[in-house]
Amino acid sequence: MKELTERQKQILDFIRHKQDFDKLTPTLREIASHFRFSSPNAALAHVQALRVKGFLKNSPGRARSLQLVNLRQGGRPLAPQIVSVPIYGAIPAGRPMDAEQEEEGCVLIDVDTLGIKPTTRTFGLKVHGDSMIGKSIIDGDIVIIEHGVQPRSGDVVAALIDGQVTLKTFVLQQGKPYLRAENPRYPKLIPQEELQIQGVMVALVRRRK
Amino acid sequence: MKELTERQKQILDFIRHKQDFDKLTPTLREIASHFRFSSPNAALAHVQALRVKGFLKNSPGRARSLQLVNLRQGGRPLAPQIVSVPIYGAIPAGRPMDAEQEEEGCVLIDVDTLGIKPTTRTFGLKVHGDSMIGKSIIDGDIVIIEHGVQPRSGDVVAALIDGQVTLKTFVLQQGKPYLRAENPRYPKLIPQEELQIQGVMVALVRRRK
DNA sequence: TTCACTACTGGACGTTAGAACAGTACTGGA
DNA sequence: TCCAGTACTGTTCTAACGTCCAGTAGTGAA
Repeated sequence: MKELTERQKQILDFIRHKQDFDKLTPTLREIASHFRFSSPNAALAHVQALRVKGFLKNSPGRARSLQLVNLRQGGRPLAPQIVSVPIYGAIPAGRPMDAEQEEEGCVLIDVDTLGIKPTTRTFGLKVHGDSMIGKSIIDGDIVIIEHGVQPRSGDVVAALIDGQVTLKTFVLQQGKPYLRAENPRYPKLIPQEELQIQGVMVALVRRRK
Repeated sequence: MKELTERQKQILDFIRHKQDFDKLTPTLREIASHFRFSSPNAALAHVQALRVKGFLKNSPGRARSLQLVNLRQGGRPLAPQIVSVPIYGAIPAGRPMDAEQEEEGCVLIDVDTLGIKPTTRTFGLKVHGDSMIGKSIIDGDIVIIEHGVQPRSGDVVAALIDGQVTLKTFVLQQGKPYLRAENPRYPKLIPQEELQIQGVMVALVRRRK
């Protein structure tokens, strides 16, 4: 990690302060105005430098999309981090973050328990049926799914089959990926062809009935 | 404070989720695309409704300026309440809230998910062994136990047997209380005499190994 | 039947905002 | 003297974004 110049530190502090205080990432023009630059390009140059040096992230073209990159090495945030995870009863098709007609509420849980990075796309899936009884996952359980993670053999994954999301165990058999239901009443092995894996199970929450 | 419609709750949850995970307030178009609206105006209408009802704030004309308003009515937060639940690996003897040498950390979870009153004495118990496999509770699970609640037949309870806490199913047979293990390899029925019931299971949390 | 409310579609407008290009100026080192 | 790096000015282009207007449709109460 490269060192920052004095000016770049000031810019970074200003962004941090604005995010804490206003809960709103400043625009380049707001940065410029604060530092009495007369051109947004001056702010842009600094932001770009901070990006190159790894202190900032952003989504190109997006308004107010600057994000601080947490560089804490070994250090843990003092306050435990809570994230709200939306729960879906079913995901009809497409990417998991679309088509939220079935949204059923929200679980709030700490990042430590989930064991995920807070930037990850994560959602909860309400389990219907007993196809995963062999993994001790039962009807009504809420399975926390992390999207965009490469599953390892034996992981429980949410997979899209016939426009319906179901839970299956991901297995590698002689290097080939298969999906397995954990119930003798279901087909044992499904070749993972044309099947879209929505995510990997990272946690499970069960409420009393 | 007015009630929210189902749809408005979903929108609010989505904004909350996006802010937690992406640290970035979604734009109207992002909300619209998420819910498969074809017009940003649909999202705007909901956001305006949420504004009128006092759940959201924003700065007019500013990009990504939506802010959640934390509502408190008479001291009680309407926003979901988080409780931190201590986890014990074992409870050697006596009352469950004593002798905390075995504390193994903490789960933070919202009261809504637990379905309990926040005033209740609640603790987590790390499950050892497979005596409750029949109830889909496996080794390593964290069982959330509510103390001081009268168990109903069929409830999973934490009971003190020989100075060790184990999970059992509480059953009433002809009016008599018994404890049952949910694994054929364990004794089926234990008369509940001199056995101290520590609490009733209200929820379960499982982390990925 | 009318009316209010919710939940959208579709299009348009003007502002906000990121990004790029072309410069100027200072500094410090080779 | 040249050159790279930092720190800007000034302008412009285009996309992103909030907001508005005009509709449509369903529902449930008066």
